[in-house]
Amino acid sequence: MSRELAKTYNPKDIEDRLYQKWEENKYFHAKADRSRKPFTIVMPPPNITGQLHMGHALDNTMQDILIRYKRMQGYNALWQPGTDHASISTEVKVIESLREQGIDKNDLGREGFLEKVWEWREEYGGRIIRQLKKMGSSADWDRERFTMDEGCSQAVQEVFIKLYEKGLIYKGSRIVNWCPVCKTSISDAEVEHEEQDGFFWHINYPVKGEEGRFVEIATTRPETLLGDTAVAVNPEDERYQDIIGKTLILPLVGREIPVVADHYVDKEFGTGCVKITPAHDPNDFEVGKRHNLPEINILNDDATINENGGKYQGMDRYDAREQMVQELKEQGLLVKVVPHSHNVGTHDRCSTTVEPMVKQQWFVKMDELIKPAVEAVKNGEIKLLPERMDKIYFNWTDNIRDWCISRQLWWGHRIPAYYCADCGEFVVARENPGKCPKCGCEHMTQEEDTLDTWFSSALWPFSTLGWPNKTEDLDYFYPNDVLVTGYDIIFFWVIRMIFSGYEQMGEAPFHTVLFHGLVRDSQGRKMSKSLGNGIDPLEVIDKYGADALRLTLITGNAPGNDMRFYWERVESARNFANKVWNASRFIMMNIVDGEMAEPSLEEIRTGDKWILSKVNTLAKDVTENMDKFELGIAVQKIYDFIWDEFCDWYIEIAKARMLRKEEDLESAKVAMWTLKTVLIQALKLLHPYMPFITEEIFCTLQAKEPTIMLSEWPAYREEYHFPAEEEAVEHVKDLIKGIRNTRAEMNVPPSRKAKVYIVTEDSALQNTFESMKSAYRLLAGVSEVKVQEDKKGIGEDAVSVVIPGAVVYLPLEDLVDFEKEKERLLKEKERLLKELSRSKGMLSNEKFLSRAPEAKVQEEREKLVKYEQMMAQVEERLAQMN
RNA sequence: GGGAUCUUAGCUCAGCUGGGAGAGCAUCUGCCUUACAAGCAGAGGGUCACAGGUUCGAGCCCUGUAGGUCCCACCA
Repeated sequence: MSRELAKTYNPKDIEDRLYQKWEENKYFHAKADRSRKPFTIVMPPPNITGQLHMGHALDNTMQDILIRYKRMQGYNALWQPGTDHASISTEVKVIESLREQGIDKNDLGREGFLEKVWEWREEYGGRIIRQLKKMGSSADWDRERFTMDEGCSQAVQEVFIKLYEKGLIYKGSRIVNWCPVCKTSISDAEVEHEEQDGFFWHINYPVKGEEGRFVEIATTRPETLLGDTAVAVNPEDERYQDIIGKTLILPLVGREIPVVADHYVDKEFGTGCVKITPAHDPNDFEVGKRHNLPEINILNDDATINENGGKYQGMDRYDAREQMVQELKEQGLLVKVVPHSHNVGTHDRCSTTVEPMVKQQWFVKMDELIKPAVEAVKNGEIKLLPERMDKIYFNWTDNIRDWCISRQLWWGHRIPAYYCADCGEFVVARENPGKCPKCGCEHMTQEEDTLDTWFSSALWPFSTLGWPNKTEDLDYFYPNDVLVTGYDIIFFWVIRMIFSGYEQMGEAPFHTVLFHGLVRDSQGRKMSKSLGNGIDPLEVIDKYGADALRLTLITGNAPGNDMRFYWERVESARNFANKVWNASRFIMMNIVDGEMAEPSLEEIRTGDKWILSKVNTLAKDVTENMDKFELGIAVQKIYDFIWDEFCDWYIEIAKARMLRKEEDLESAKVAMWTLKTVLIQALKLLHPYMPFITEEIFCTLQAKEPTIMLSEWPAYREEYHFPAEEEAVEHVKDLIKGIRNTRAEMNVPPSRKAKVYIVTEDSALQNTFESMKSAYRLLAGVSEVKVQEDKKGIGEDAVSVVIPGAVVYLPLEDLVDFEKEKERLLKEKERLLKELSRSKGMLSNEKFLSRAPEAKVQEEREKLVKYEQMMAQVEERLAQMN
């Protein structure tokens, strides 16, 4: 009836083929449908410069698991994919590649350069998408979007104009972070602070008209002296009361600057006197505003000294520093140089030290916009997982500053503002107004600057669904449900999506954000190109398969924590896949009767009921865990069930019955039905995690359904809950383990089958042990079993194994080593003694009896009875031996 | 300076709302038992960083200490 599974599990033989099948059948495609409930995840758009790395692999595995799970549960599941233009990264990459060809960006001009970038995107933009498909990602590729496609660009323009008209976007001369290498402003979020060893240069500024009197300042950036327009002291600092309001002569420059009093100055730090450089320091900028100080910009865009730097003009900032310090020293104005480590801001893309500079830039006013975003997380409308992310979130929102959104780059959304070349007037409009509204001339040109790349990604949850147009998709799929991303872009992206969602759509973009950590190398270091320690997910897939990679990434890690990558772990994940594969092969080899009807409850045996009950509970637990986004815990349970319970126990029990087909055909048939039924349940539960192997097996195993990915998620069924049978099989397992242990300790060769007597007065247990007799031979190397209520016919020299509720005797005659046997029993006695004292201790504690829950107390009482029974058996046996 | 997080078996890590310490890998022993040696059966190995506290009961909750990692922050 069905095809056969290949003899060995080889992911390469199945993965690409199955993915192609899924795509051809449009299984990933979601269409708005009012009769069904939607479930939406928007994919964090990978950069078009990107190459799949472990972070993407983890991120997309998690999303795919959730999407596949919800899809199987019957949701209309949309996973919206796309790519990001990544303005600065892409621009830098293209500039580099052009440079290799000997071409300079500026020679091409704006249009020419952009043409090259679009060519780049054509070539590389789809690469990462192809790689994501290798992971098994079931995103709706028919809906693939790009942050600079027509729709997204329209959304960007619309949002910009709306915010501008509301007064939430403004243009202003403000201090911004400037990257001298990329030659653009960057936002606060893009600045990384790193501790660097530097110096504190103490410099004397002469007081005007008072020969020999100086004010000593300390600075870490002496070259900014060129832009000083004041020195500040704390108004309450007794030391400097008399110089407030006096004039100083700026060394090397000769400019006269005032001494001002400002509370910003910390009396305790440095000399208590601070040089004020409003154009190149954010604090000084504020001080300057308060005291009406001039702003003197001393730097060119590449951080060389500009014309305001006098004779230092043209020098690099660090060369100028060196020379100025030397000259100050020569003039006797350098008091001392003290080593001092301080934080330096660097650009996260290129690691260049940023220079704060006063520039005309565009900003988004944040104080009002952020409010609903703060409220949403506070009141639980949006849940961040793990919860500790709340603090990181609020830490940022509480200290939020206006967002600098303009970039001096070409690749990106050009700001929709138009300037009059004649009078300087500007307007923000959807298109060039042609005429200047002020002077009436026709010399209007568009703003050269483009927008921060995150401006467009902030709109991603709704721009991808058609906004600003009122589309059916938007109406149906928005808000999204879950966002999955790394905690490293909480500020860049998550917060901005949230406030954008509220501002533009009036509601949250999603209700849950699931954060994951970083994938690190085996030594815990970040994977990076410069270290060369990155592991290519494609190489992992090539060697072990996508399923193994997915399982590796999702297990052995608490939510939101970083994880280390080990090849050994991939190998063990692959081994699990192999286990599933072989178990399935075994089952298929035995099923020859075609489709089997479901047996009646009376026909189903104890062992069958046990595993059916187990898989039933598993379905319930896994569903609960997945609903709580505990993906790692869920798959661990599936793994344990399949390997330990199903393969190591049930299949062996069933195997025994199938080997006795001639004697008991009915039993064999029910076992086969159970094997198939349980396997299918397990495969379904596993499918979101390991989509390829489960699909291949499912489709080979049955012909009714064309794919597992649209099959029904297993639900808990009350009629398949069998607590009595579960307990019975636990007894059988205890029995078998007891025999195995004893045999191993007695060095009984596996080839030697033993006869076994099971002695118990409990008639229910007798029935259990009787009914599962067939399993013992295979599972414990037993040749013959006798279940009886007393020790009749058992020789004194038989080895005994005490298990809960029964004693098992193995007459091993010649093999018995009495010393060893005694030793074993004494060890067992010791163990029981410990258990008894613990149990008795608890039960004699009145407080435990009165305060612990009744069920707990009862449980403990039962344990005590059990242990006492076992103890009596062990002691009886020991007495016999003496 | 503020905050987060980690410290559990030789290694890497789980341990969900407090109720008898787990997994994978590694080590040791015995098995090619006709699904699987990418496997099977067994074994050894942990005062859960340290010190207090709360509780009938703490790996889990609280306080403090030590060490590691990370984030945020305008002390010139």
